[in-house]
Amino acid sequence: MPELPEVETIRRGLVAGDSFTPSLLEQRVSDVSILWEKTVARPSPREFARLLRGTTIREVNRRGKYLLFRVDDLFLIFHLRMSGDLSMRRQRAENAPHDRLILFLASGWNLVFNDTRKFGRAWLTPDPQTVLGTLGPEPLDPTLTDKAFRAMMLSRSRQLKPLLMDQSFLAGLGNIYTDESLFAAGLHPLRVSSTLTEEESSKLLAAIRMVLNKGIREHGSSIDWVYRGGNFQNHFQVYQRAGETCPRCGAPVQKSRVGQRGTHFCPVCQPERSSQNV
DNA sequence: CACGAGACCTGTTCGC
DNA sequence: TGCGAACAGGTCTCGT
Repeated sequence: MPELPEVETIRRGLVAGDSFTPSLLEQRVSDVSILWEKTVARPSPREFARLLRGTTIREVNRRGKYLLFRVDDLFLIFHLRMSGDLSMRRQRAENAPHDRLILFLASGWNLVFNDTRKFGRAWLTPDPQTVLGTLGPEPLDPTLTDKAFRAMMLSRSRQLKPLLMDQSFLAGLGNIYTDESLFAAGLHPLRVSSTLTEEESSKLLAAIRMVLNKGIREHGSSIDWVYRGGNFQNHFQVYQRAGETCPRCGAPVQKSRVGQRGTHFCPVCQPERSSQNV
């Protein structure tokens, strides 16, 4: 579920709350319940709970696919991985299936981390750089210029699909938004980064931003049994559309395997060898 | 440095 | 119908 637009959607929801749910901001943590110990990456589960108790949540931020809560002098950081979700829930007697970590708030609400596949992780640290230090730039950061992005592409010789999914290269793209970005840019997933022309590189950055912004506007994607209320799945051009017609040229969308990930593209609009078209 | 395979997990869908 | 295989929004580690 969670790539940059989904994480950003969760962040905004926690900050704003709604008519039934309060904002997470300025909520005090009265207790902590850890239901799956491996969810807590650092420090030890016991220490994690002890340090968190009594703190107040001051800020809710995002970096790449990470959610970052400033809790007084510490940072509580989550990575949702494949199936994680964070939401506010009214205090109740029974846990839900797959609840892994619960922060009991003094207001009577809970911040619940629910994660079917148990891949998600939480950290508590005074220095967020110890967790986020290796991340590449934020794709939507306006200080990431065409020129800088071009230099990044030239500095590596890697296939575009795995390169864009590499969080140390660029932070926030996952399988869905990478496939959609490459389609929007008209670039084959196996094109090698260092072979891109200046024009192709600029087009790719613009495509990434367009796709991410659209994803955020649609509140992310909701697919499979994990429904979050997002709507971007209704705007997929190639992702999960193998065999269906390309919305641009009508050719059948292809699916292949690149770096062990399902990869969707239009063989006509995203030719393997670039022929000069517009 | 680049890349592929395996591990970590549970749940759903696909193929015989 | 049943049952195992394949697959799923991610990342880490190891080997070549």
